[in-house]
Amino acid sequence: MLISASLHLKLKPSAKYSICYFIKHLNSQALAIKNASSPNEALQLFSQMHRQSVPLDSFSMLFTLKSCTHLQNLTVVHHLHSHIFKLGFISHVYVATSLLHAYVITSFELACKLFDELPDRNTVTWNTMIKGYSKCGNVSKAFDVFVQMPLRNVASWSAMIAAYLNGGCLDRGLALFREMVRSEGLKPEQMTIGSVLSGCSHLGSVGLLMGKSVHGFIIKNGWGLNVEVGTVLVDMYAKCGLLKYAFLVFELMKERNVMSWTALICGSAQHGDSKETLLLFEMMQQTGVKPNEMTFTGILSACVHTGLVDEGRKYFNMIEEFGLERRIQHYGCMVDLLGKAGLLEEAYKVIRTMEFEPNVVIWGSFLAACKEHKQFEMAERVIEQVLRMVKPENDGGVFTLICDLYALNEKWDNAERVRKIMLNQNVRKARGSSAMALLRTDL
DNA sequence: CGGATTGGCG
Repeated sequence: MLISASLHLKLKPSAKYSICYFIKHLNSQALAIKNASSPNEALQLFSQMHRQSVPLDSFSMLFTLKSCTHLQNLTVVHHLHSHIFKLGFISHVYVATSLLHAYVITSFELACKLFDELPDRNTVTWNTMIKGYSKCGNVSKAFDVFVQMPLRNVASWSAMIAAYLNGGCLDRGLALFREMVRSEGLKPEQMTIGSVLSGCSHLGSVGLLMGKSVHGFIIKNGWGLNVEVGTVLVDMYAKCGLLKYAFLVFELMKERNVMSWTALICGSAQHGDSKETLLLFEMMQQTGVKPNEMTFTGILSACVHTGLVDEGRKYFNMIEEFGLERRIQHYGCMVDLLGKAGLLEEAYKVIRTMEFEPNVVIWGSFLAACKEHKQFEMAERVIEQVLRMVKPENDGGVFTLICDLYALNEKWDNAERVRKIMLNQNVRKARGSSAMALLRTDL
């Protein structure tokens, strides 16, 4: 209905400036963007508004930004930034924070630059920066922000604790958690427990020790096992490889939502038991819980694990049948699945037809499959394009892969060229994140 | 008429 209203507008430009139409149009457009079924649809509505010279309000801007964040496309962010700047929305804290978040996702360097230039910031803005530094592993900078910010809320503490845990500073993370509990006025909410436990999830056996102590903390404080806390516990135990405990906590929970089921599904997928994963998916639906995007990431990765190509295709199509958005991770799984099965042409087609810009992960698994199946011609279609987007200091693995592919096909000049880029930049393969090694650097 | 920012997944 809303869209038809705007189409109607297109047909009758004479009516465009009548006051009644103007107001109705303005409001309905913002809502239409909010309800858009995909980021591209939101963008289309946005540019339609712009083309028709409809004044953009902060809501249209916010909804567009929010919907495009998943695209992880720097060009789109730049485009929206220029609109925001021209319209003076850069001083609108909500809009500015949303834009900052979009930059944190795509290019943290530019996010820092924007943050310095912002005329107005609130707690959420500062929190976004803590998250950003945490994401790129700069714990001390994250702490600088945490100290510097004028006002801290529960989310700020959670973000900082998570930054410590993700950076491997376990004892400082735990100390901050205790300090937060002790300090007046701030009770850890689900979110804090959530970030503490999800931090533990990434740290393997050492994280498990800490996760258990937080679990004990929850029991000691008599907080009980509600859905939220139960779910993060299930997730933590599953990610740390203690699937037995994950099932145990899951059994104890009185109420279970999509997230609880999804944690278990992803855990068992990661564990390599695809039969059980798919069974859990059936059970979940039988209890009337509908899957979300992340559930499908788990299901698809289980298919990748066991090489279930037909099932993978089936579940991939199911995403839209459930009215869900396809995420870049879903495409990543499909490329991985098809590539490993040697169906490189189909994998290539998936990459070319998706609405996302392919990222390094996608190209990496495509090239790895090319190497595995000795399909050099297929690899050569994309290698130069990939070389242009990877950074030697971050994507050492992809460089090695490309070098191997050239060598495999006896293109020695090219292999040598890639090897030289790597040598000049002192490429190391991605830093191993053994929890023990991280702990040692901290002590 | 009102509608809103960070937080989860490799």
